[in-house]
Amino acid sequence: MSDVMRAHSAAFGDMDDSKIDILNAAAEAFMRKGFAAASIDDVADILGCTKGRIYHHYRSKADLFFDVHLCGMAMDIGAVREAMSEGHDPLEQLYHMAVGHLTVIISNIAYQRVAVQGLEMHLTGATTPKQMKTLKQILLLRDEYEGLFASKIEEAMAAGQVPQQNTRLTVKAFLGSLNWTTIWYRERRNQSKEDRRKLVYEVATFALRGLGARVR
Amino acid sequence: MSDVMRAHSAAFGDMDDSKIDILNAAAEAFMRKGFAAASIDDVADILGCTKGRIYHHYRSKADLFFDVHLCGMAMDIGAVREAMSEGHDPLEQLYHMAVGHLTVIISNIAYQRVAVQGLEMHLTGATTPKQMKTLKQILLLRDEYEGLFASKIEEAMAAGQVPQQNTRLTVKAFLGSLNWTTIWYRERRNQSKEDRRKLVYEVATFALRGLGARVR
DNA sequence: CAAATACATACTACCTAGTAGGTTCTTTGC
DNA sequence: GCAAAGAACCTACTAGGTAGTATGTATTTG
Repeated sequence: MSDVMRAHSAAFGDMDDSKIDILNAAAEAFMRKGFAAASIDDVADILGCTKGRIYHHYRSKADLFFDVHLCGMAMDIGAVREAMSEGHDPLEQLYHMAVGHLTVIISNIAYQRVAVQGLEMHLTGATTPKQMKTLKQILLLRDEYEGLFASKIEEAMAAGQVPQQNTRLTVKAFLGSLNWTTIWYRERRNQSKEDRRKLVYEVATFALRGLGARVR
Repeated sequence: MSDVMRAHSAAFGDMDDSKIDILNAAAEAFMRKGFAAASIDDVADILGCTKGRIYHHYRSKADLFFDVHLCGMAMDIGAVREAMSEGHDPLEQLYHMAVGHLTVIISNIAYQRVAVQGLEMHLTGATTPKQMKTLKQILLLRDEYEGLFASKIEEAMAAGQVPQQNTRLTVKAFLGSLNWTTIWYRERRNQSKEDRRKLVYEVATFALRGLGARVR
């Protein structure tokens, strides 16, 4: 279990280390090949074990995927909830929320890419009846997450910090500029802490400005 | 062949109608299930034919996917190149480019979602040596496309219409807010022309503002 | 020491990409 | 106007890969 993971251990609930290792390997495999193309054996290979271990902890590939997705979202919500109280006005708080989200993304790129994959899957409706419960849970978390940003944007509108606009559409564009990072971001060898800070700052600033806020 | 498709027929080059029908069905199937999960039989079912027809026109599933991807990108580039000359200054032109891109997205959601899928795939490097040539072609188109926006953003910076900033990062956030539409947008029954216009306007405005431009 | 936990091994059943060869329709050369 | 050639499919098949299961084994725990 890496330090990065430990830092977000709240997202893993009460799992033991063995299960967390499985989740990390699954996130890696799903990121590399996608849900459909990644096999359970791929996950096992990353761990240097066999299927047996995975099926001992998870009933199906979909269940494993859902768990990765859930943990990814839990990381986001944790970071954003924490950031919501930083700053003295809605706009400052939105900035910290965006920074929190981006930081989670570049620190846990595998989980975050899987979460985006899951987003795309729900819409296609490709699941068995039994997994519906977990699906609802995920959609609920997603709505909650989007709601955090939406309500804060409306606070900023009410405070006159940003112009009046359609919140439903704006929050999509706002999160889009942040989430698109999961698509293009790659971990690089020569990437300094300063580079990452710059990335987070630049993208978060873009998102804030997108709302019509006067930034710096 | 639908009217919408005919409107972007330039993207299809000199294909005959039968091949275009296959492409449309493939775009639909790949959108619904993703590249890995969608089978050639799925595509054939949509057309009401058998595999034979598809393999008569395409050597492999990957080739078919690449062609959908290429057409999707060709639609984008066509619309954006056209929009580049509308408007009297860089900022106005950027607005028209964003509107063009968004219009293509919501008019050809299947092709555009496939293009995004393809984007995610290259990064994982999941192809045979022979397909490398097509892959290079796609990456070239993608760079060209991003370059259109990047250079226009730099023009706006030089003209003092937007503040100085890191173009490489900003263009990602800019295109992210637009491209994210492919993830959440759904065609709805009760969706009026006005609704779509509103969507395009709102998201394009967000992107322009994200650059730091004073919009309206 | 019994029972449960945490795996590994060895299968099966199914699905799907790709192929081989046949059939029908259309074009072309004369 | 017609035969030959090729284009545009369809049918029937194979080979390979993968999700999931059944069963065995070692290690821990009560």
